Amino acid sequence: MTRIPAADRRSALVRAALRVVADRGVAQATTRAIVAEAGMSLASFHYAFQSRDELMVELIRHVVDEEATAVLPEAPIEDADGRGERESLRQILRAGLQRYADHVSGDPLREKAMLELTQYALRSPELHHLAVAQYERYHSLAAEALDTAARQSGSVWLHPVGEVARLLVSLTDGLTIAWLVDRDDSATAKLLDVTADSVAALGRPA
Amino acid sequence: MTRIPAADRRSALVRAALRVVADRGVAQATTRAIVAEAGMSLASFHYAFQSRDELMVELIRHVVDEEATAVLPEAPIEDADGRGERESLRQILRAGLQRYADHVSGDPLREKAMLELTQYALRSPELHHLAVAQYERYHSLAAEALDTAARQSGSVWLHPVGEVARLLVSLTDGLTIAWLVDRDDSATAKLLDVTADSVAALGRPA
DNA sequence: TCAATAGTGGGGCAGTTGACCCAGTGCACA
DNA sequence: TGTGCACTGGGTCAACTGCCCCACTATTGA
Repeated sequence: MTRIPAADRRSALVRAALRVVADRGVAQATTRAIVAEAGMSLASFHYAFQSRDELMVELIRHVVDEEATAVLPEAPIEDADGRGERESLRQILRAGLQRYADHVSGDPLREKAMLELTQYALRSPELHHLAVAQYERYHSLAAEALDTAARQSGSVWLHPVGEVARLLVSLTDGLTIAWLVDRDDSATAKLLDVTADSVAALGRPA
Repeated sequence: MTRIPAADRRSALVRAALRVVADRGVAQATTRAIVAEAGMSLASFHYAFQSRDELMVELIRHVVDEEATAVLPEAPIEDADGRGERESLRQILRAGLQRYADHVSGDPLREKAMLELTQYALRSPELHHLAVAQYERYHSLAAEALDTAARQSGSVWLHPVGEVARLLVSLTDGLTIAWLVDRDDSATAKLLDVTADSVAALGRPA
């Protein structure tokens, strides 16, 4: 009988739930499945959480937080003094897209889980705002990355960066789904090339 | 006791199931809910279908077929003799994107259902190939539309049209999700502008 | 006209689900 | 050291799920 503070159990259960959702899907993420994954008893679950729904809220919050930090830190490091080689906007975009694609293919199940959780949130009035917050964060992250890319390449965007950001997020979402469906790596690689071209066309040298 | 041939019941059940999935989600599409929606008894369900899974297969097949015919017929009619006004590639793309966006906002629940069903298929080994077929069809539909757009505007694509098609499908998928999440019509309108610009940049006058 | 058959309906079954209860147990703090 | 309480485990519950059974009935076609 290992005694664990309720707060610790909460986070352990959230992590276990994420594994279950990734491996088997939201529908199979029953309290029992989660509890088994975490190696706990059912009672511990309901001691830590009032209900399964409460866990789901926490789970979505958790993945949103993680996703935000997962892609961002790998963003290109900006030259402090600007004396380094200047990459073209297209090159920077292409590299960023590659990082994202690697992130996805590095853990496909996680990405599948993210999409499922978004859909799940979209079905529940109480959770909908979490999905909205998730996408607001995506958009601002993308805007930030695009700002950096423009600065690094000495370019300016021909549209408000927020609009380009929405384009970028839509693109990454879409290519994620397409890849999850057909796992066509070579098609995706070419898609990244095309994407970099088309997005880069939205900027011009300053 | 209205007697209905099993084949008719099958399609009635499939249509009822689609309504239930759209309104309440895949998880709530229980045999009882579907049967209630169709106004039948539970026994009729299992007379028409061996199992719920069999219905889901049929349902996915059905929506894939429908989706294909839903967007295509609205595609721009090509000038038979080519003497008409030539629209720019960008204009044609923008108009096509608008049609798609209208299609989505015209029936948001349907689109949500499509996405959920794709995810559902992605979770089942037996259904996965249906999702693959679905996206193959999307891609070829997009390629066809892009070909037409290029011809109509007297342009050529700088990349193989299949690659641009994958970009277009990714884009539409992504913007659908974003809109389903935040329902931001003005952001979407601007996104369509930006998208048309960036995709049009992948073509040049022939 | 009358059997064979396609289709119907209600009741029921076993398995799974989320949630709960409560007697017990180890830990922290006095 | 002891006492209060956070925490545990196992058993239980009602609701819901997909599926099945079987007596019954309308329809068909010989």
